[in-house]
Amino acid sequence: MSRATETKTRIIEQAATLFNQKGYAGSSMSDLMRVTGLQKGGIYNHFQSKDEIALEAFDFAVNCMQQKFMGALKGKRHAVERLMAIFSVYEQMADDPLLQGGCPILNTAVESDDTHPALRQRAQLAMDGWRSVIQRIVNKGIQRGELHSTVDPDTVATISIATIEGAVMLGKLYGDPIYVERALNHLKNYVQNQLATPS
Amino acid sequence: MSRATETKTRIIEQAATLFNQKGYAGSSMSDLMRVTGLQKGGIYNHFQSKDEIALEAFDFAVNCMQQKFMGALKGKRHAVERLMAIFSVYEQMADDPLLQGGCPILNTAVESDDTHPALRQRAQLAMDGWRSVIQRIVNKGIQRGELHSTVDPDTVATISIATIEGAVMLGKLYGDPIYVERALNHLKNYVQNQLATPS
DNA sequence: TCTTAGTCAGACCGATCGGTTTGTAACGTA
DNA sequence: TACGTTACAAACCGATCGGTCTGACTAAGA
Repeated sequence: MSRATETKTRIIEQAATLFNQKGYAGSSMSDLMRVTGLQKGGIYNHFQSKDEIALEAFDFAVNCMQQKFMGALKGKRHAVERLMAIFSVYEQMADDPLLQGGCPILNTAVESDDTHPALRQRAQLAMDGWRSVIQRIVNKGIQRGELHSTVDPDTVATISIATIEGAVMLGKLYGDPIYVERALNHLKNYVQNQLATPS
Repeated sequence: MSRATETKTRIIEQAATLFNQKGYAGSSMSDLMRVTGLQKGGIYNHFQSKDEIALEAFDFAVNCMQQKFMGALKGKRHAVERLMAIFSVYEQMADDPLLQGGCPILNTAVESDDTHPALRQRAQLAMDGWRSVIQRIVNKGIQRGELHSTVDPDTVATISIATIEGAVMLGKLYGDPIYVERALNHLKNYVQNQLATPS
């Protein structure tokens, strides 16, 4: 990796953390100068605008999360097992957050929906990807007879994501992991009792 | 109501809508001047700082929601009926939002958790109130034998709020009421099948 | 080793930020 | 109708905003 690419990557990583904590509007270029240790020229040499940094930082954050989930899914085949693996990633993240400031998709969705179309679209795309991961797991589970054929993949994705994201919000608001814990227990129950076929 | 109080109330109402859409950091005093039609002097005559406006605007927004819920609960006695009444308020709000920009508690919680302690505390208090409404309903339901005695009020509140708030976020992100609809169906099912005693 | 392209610091820009001050017009009261 | 109060407009403040530009230094290729 060339020196330029190295610096650019470093900026993106640190910007991701900054924006994820203070939001896009709440973070200034001065803040970014502080966390990167660079001056204006050093930053604008690699990016055209604050906007561009925000978009790339968001993509980076989402990519981080995706890799975490892909890692957790590796080797797991059974749909129930795969859904549980996803839930357990959130359990881990309560203790050891891989990105300060909570879920970047949640944060960005809430901030951008009325203010920043470009960022909102990225959030939509990220959420699409996230939903389709769950939908594919459910679809395959139905094909294999692991889940009831009456289950709607879209609904499962909605319920799972909504419950988790809502709980993440509560957890951050109170600074207490109990909310995510309760939500995950509820979801595990939901999967076992309402979705899974008796094995 | 004196002229001063009238003006102040008007500012708070319009600030509530503004902040709820663009966030605290994303809204400037110029924005507030625009939506109120007042100049700086006209606004700062009634408030000491932007902060003070934000706090009062948030309280106003929360109060609006509370009244809506209290109205929906009036006359309903059975715990299941009362929980359903709460859910149906969200159904209505998908069509006719009483406050532009979605749920103020969600928005404020997500924005303030890493940036604005005073606002965060207000969000916590609002959420406390919101949770205890549900907890009281569940507690009373258990006493009356309407809900299983094994049900944990705290958990029910967490699950309900997390699921709804997460779905509200999805709904706003996509501009589609289907997500809230699915979440509410799931919650209704949860209440009927897992919490309620056979009547 | 010399050259050169590329990296970054730092001064600078106009616009806008949150907030203050002052003048004035409209108000309620008598 | 006269007077004291106050609600508001508008000019103004220093600080900071996002962004530009120039020049010096640096690292890599010939």
